[in-house]
Amino acid sequence: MKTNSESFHSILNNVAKHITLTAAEKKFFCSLLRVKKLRKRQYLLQAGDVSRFEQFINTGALRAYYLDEKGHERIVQFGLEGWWIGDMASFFSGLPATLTIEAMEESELFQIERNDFDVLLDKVPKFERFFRILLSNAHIAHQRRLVSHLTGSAQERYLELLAKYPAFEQRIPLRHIASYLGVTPEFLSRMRKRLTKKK
Amino acid sequence: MKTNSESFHSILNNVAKHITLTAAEKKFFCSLLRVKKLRKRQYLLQAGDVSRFEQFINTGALRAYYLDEKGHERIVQFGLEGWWIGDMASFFSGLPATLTIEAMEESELFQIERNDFDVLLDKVPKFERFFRILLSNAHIAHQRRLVSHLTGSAQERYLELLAKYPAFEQRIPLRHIASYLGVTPEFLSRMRKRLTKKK
DNA sequence: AAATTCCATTGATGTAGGTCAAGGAGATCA
DNA sequence: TGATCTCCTTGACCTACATCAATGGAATTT
Repeated sequence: MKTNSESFHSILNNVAKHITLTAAEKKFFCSLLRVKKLRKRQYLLQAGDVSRFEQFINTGALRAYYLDEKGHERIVQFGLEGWWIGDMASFFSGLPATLTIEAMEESELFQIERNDFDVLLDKVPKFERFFRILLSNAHIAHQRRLVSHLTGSAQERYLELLAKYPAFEQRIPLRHIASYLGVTPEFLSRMRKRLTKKK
Repeated sequence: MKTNSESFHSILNNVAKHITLTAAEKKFFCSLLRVKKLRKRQYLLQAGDVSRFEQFINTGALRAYYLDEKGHERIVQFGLEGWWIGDMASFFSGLPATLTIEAMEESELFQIERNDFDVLLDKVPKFERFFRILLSNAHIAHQRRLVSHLTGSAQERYLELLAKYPAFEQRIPLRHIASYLGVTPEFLSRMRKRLTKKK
């Protein structure tokens, strides 16, 4: 665990988006965090294990996916610097996780453990609000994504994704983007070709 | 507002699934509820309005949907007796709702108003836990549904839906089920034909 | 009871996206 | 240095699902 306060800059900024903390509260919050480093391809969480942590991504890139019956990965979320990632269901319920989370690049995370989380909410109730907003945002994001699957074509979804996160195109391998969009790598490859031709 | 305690039986049962209340707390909780009756086709909430209530369905059936750019309805949730329904995002944030919610049958709901909701959480903190579980369950349900769109065929999704909620087949009109599944009514009609033939 | 509207069904045809198989370019390793 | 592996691309063919148009029955209005 680091004590260098500078390193928590990013997570404090993130929290400050929704609630305002005193200096003492910031210090307390940071004291509950632990730093976790992951190598490329390393698991943060495997389906079946209980997720004891929620985490904030300081640097790096991760992906969270389900495995379907045929063993295919279905990516439900990417995570980059400044995002929270975890299996909230498992974290809150204590039941085994259904998601697997894996680093796509070398990454550095800040983790908060389940017990410390309860302590935090107890001592600084503002965090109730913070995490409810986080959960509610995640909920809305899923709802929107579901609708874009009900409504639009794969190409529309791909363009939406690129518009929202232009960095993805360079940074995230094709097959992972395909899995996120719900198409085969072959089809995404063709789509890209079609799109570059049109220019 | 009703005071007949018998009528709140269903919602108290629902709450009891996750937290245990004293008699006094039950009474207090019920005192914050108001009864809302809806005719068939009546709106509970229209996109653009702020959702001031969350609601529990005592009797009846509702549907919650987005309108896409072309004006098509995309159903994201059904609600039957014993379920909660609302636009949580709008309820918590105070921003305009993105969902429209409409009664498919004559329905009776119990509503809790946003201010009363805060009072409730303040006086009976157990409800923090209750609503976090609710939100987290909704989140998981959406995640699963998203995955079933990424993974499976419309027929698989239809069969899953029927397996989970056999009542839907008789009770909910074909075009609404089609919208929920993300297919055209024509295609769902053909699917049903195919499925009945197979028997 | 007729008129009107809404809705499920069916047919004909078109298209987005899947599957399978092969080849090639970059990494990683011996 | 070549050998193996992983990943992207491309081609040929197939299928799930959409679109459009027509029909008839059920429900709602007059």
